[in-house]
This record gives sequence, structure tokens and C-alpha cells, in this order.
Amino acid sequence: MDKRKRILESALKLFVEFGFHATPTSKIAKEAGIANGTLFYFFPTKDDLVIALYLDIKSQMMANAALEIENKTTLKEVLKDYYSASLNWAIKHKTKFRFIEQFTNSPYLNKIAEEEIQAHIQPIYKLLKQGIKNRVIQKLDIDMIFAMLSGHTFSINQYIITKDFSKNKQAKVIDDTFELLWKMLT
Amino acid sequence: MDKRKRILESALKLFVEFGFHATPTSKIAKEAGIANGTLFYFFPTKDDLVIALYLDIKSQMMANAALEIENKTTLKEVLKDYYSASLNWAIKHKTKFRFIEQFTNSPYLNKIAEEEIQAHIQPIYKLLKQGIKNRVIQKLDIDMIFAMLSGHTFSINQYIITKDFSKNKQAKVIDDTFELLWKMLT
DNA sequence: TGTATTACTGACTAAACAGTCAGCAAATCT
DNA sequence: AGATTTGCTGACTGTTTAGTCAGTAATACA
Repeated sequence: MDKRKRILESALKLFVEFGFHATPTSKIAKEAGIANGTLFYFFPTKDDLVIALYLDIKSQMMANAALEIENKTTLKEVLKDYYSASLNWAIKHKTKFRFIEQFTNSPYLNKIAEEEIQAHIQPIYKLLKQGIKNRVIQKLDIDMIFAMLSGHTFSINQYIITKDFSKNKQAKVIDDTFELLWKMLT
Repeated sequence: MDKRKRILESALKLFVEFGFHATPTSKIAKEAGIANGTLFYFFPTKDDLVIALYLDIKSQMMANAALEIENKTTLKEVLKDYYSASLNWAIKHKTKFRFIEQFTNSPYLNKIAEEEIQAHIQPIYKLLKQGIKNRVIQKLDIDMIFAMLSGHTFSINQYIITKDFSKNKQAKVIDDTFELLWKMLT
């Protein structure tokens, strides 16, 4: 019913399939079952729509990861929870994740303020810094550690998606790859 | 002088800056200093141009990595050479690498045959399989190992590019991160 | 119930676009 | 030198596009 939401959903679907610029606003409107002009009532320009969609999905990702991180004891447990929460979300919301990938690898990214991008990685940075302080994680440049962590997560997600694992096998892969990551960082 | 080359160079520059669809063929022609129609003399459609550019850069990457891999003794040395050759190439050819990233994270990728994509990863697969056989590398799914290897390489490249390291520091980062990767895989 | 505000419409337009084509220029062949 | 092929041109076109706007429907408010 909510037309704004319907526009975002249709845009997501079409953007991932055809790309941002190869998807006309008219097709988004049609797919959403609304009038052409309605799209511009909610989003003044097409760019506004693309960026709104990005911020919308990004905040969903953040909410998901933040939820899972509570009430754990050791750093390893916290980090593992964060890792598997991220992966499970990406697996569950393939299209949304594809969109984020596509967006962050496009010139659109420059239209987003740096702080906006940094916002959701703050908690992990804190975690990692704490780990270094406590001599659990190797004393390396924090940005380098973060790069390895996110690169690992990202590529394991790609791996899991291309294969068509059962839920159990998926969980096992997440477990195993986290142990490997942990081995590398400690 | 070679107009085909000039078109490819201009297209590369503009695609990376503005994206594929946000870059009109007319601007590419202008930037290349050639007539509008000339572009279509060499590349029947814009898609043909995009794909030709991808294949061109990809073959440059392959040639570079293949060159460096010769005459090494241990698996670790070979893999390390491959790793640093890839990273050094990416650092030296930032724009080309950005293009590959953008392309592979866009719906354009579907227009490339699967074999074409697989072609250049064959030598590494062989290397990794050999490593598993010789009990040097952990006995894990080969696709998983490859995913971790490429994810690691990719993210370390991102890391090096965002920082503005000296040549020496760059080499040190490449060395250090390879050791970490090796630690994880063995 | 009447009035004001907000949500939404779809026909429309000006600009931008990929691709065409008739023809010119330069090189290659005979 | 003349003929033929190949490289290249840029004005042109039919189509597609983002975005507008005058107006209608629905809701809220008095």
C-alpha cells in the first residue's frame, strides 16, 4: 500500500537487474504500479531515489548487525557474532546486498558523505582496537585489519552465494571461515 | 595516433569517472578528438565498446601476472610473486583496476561468457591444488581458498590505494599481508 | 458540511542519446 | 595515373529520457 516503499522495492529489483542508468524512472513507476509523476513526488530526482535506496538498505544492515552484537563475553565471540550476522543478512537479502555492492563500486559513491560511509563501521573499529590493546589481535594498522576483515567477509559471501549450500553447510562454512580469519588476525 | 586506442583510453577515463551509462558516446569521441561516427566505425554499439575495453584490460592483467610467475622454486614463492605482481599492477594502473571493479560489479558482467571470466584464474587454481596435494595448504574446498585469496588481494589493494604510502612502505605492506594470508591458508 | 491541505495522476516537453549514412580523404593496389 | 578499398567524418534522426505541471482524488480539519 505504502507507495514510497513500493517505489523503493521496484527500484531495487530493476537497478540490480539492469543497472542504475539502464533503468528508466518510467519502468520503476510501472513496476511499482504507480503513476510516473508519483515517483517525482517522493523523490525529486532519480539520483535522490538511488541515494535514498542506498541509505535505506544501509540502515537495515546496520540495525541487523547491531542487534546481534549484544551480551557476549569474549572478543572472539562478539566478533564472530558480528561476522555471522553480516553474512546471514547478506545471504537472506541477496538483492539488497547486490545493490550495495553495485552502488559502492560505482561513481555514485562519491555523492555520499564520507561520515555516512564511516558511520556503521565505528563499532567494529572499537572492537578491533580493544582487541589490539588486550594483545588478542596482532598489532597492525587498524585500517589494514579492517580491510582484511571486510574483504574476507565479502568474498566468503560471494563464495556461499555461488554455491547452493544447505542451511547446515552454510553455517559450517561461516564457522570454518571465521576460524581461519581469526587465525590470521591473532 | 591510433584512433581505436584513443577511443579506448578516453572511454576508460570517462567510464570510471561517470559510469557506463552516464557517459555518452559523443563525449568519448570528443575526449578522443575524433568524429562521432568514428567510434561506431570501430565499435558497432556502445556495449561492444564497453566489452572490448573490459577484455583489453583483462588481457593486460593476465599478461602481467603470467610474466612474473616464471622460474620460482617453492609454492610459497610462486604464490607470493603472483600476489605482489597482481597488487603492483593494480597500484600502477589504478584507473584500469577501478574499471574492472566497476564492470564486474555491474550487470554488464552477464554479457561475458563464463569461460572468459574463468580463463585467467586457471593457473592459480592449479597452484592451489598442487599446494593441497603436497599438504602445504589446508585441505579445504578449492573455491573457498580461491575466494579468500582474491578477497584478500582485493581488499589490500583498496587499503593501499586509500593510504598514500611510499614505494618502500607499499612493498612492506604487500610482504606483511602475504605472510598473514599464508598463515591463514597453511 | 464546507474548506484546506496533502497525495497522487498522466499527458506533456525539452534535452539527450545511440546509432546511421552519404560522402570525402588517404592509402593500396594494378 | 586511375581504380578500388579502407579509414574516417559530422550533420542528421527516431527514440528515449528525466522531470513538469495543471488538475483530480482523498484525507484532515473547522
